[in-house]
Amino acid sequence: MQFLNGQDYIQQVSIDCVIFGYQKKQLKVLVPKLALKGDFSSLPGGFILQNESIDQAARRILQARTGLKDIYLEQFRVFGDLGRNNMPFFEQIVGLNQEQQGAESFNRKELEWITRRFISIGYYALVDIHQVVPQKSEIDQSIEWYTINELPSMIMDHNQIVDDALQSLRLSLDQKLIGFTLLPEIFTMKDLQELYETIYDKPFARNNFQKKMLELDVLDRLEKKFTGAANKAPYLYRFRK
Amino acid sequence: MQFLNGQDYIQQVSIDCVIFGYQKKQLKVLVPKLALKGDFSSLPGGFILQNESIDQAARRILQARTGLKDIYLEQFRVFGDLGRNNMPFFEQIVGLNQEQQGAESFNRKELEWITRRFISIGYYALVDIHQVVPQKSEIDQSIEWYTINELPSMIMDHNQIVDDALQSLRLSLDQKLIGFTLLPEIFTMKDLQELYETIYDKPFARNNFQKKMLELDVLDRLEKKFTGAANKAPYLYRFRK
DNA sequence: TATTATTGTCTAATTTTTAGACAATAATAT
DNA sequence: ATATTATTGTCTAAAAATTAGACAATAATA
Repeated sequence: MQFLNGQDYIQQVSIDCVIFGYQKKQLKVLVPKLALKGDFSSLPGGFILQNESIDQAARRILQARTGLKDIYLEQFRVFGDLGRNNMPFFEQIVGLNQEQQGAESFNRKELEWITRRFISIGYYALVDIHQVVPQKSEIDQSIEWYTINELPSMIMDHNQIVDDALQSLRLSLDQKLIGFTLLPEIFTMKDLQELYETIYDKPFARNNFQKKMLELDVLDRLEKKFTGAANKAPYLYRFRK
Repeated sequence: MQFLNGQDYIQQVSIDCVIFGYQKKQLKVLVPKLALKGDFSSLPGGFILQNESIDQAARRILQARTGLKDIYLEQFRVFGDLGRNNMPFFEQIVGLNQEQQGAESFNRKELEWITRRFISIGYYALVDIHQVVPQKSEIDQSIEWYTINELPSMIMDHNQIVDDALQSLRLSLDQKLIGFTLLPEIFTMKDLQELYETIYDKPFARNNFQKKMLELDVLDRLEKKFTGAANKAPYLYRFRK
């Protein structure tokens, strides 16, 4: 972990990203598991270089994990309580990984750096899950999409951060036209409705939902989608950029 | 400025507070002017001690400037662009205050500290302006309430921060019951309506505004207010805590 | 050609918002 | 005392928006 040295990064400030995806009527979050004994999961995150803005830092972190360059991104909250540090986490690691590579791979200075109190800027990202090729970082054992109701227990307050992100997402969804960023470019009205129902965790009336979406005047109606099912074929739509 | 030394504070993170008050149908912001040649104004701000949460830091800063302990407080955004530093500001100061006390009162180390890039957490506060006794800090020449449309030009992006704060305030106002915190404890329906009209900068229909507020079921109706005016006396109301 | 599941859209019912009206009232003027 | 004035409290109708119900259109299969 030699990348943590010195003053390249702003001290004691981190970025944590809640990466939302959507698949099979489920809202998902991309979560890596650390390559250490003991099943530690942690939101994708990182630090801010001295010569990049916080938004740039978030994009860099997101690109590293998703491979995507243009991502819908929203800063939603800063987490700055006392006791936001990795000390308990590293103590556990040291205990569990006595003769492993994990704890030893940190030198003393790095350990001091990473176990100090951190203020974390929370971002959420909305991605088309099909475009993402999840990428482990060098400290990850794996990285996976988890359904939002089946998230693993994560370090520090990361589970709380996801809850906050979802709340912010719901608040913004009907003010800004951001829902589409979770879908493939082309979708049916039913796809869109199911997405909304998933995010808000409640049903919408089909007729009125459709009317409302069309009244927004941001959807282009394309050709029909013939699936081979024994029923009327729905139109495909695309968000007008 | 010996309080800036060492590691007592989190490095490169600041807090900037937009303190909103309301008086005579005008929304006001409390802004200090720095005790330096050249009319420099700057939002009330400060830094975060290692052993306090960011909210505690904001409360400490607010209490120092307003004298008030319990203040409605909302964290609304982080400002983290590149180039957010006090360098240009200090260069001006040094130029203007050659043989003054200003620039000389910083030692080399402090100057280095304060002129680095900063990430700033924006808070806005809502106060009953009549309860506030504005207090200068040791670096202020004066501190004053400014009508929001007549704010002085402030250093860095502080004018932008106020704009963002107002936008956030408007968004929250009809979701949360926070408007009352800008009024004295007891007020008439007209007072309340004028407050809303000031914040949103648009008129509301009197009859419907009153109905809506009463339907919220958070106001206690008290006795009438007899002003001596030749007309029907309005009821006084109090927000039910 | 009938059947089935689903979609697109129309309309009525209901609720909410907006606008208008007017009586009540506390002082002042006559 | 009584009329006048400015403002407040509240009612109701009109308009708009939301919700719910209905049904025809359609693409496959039986």
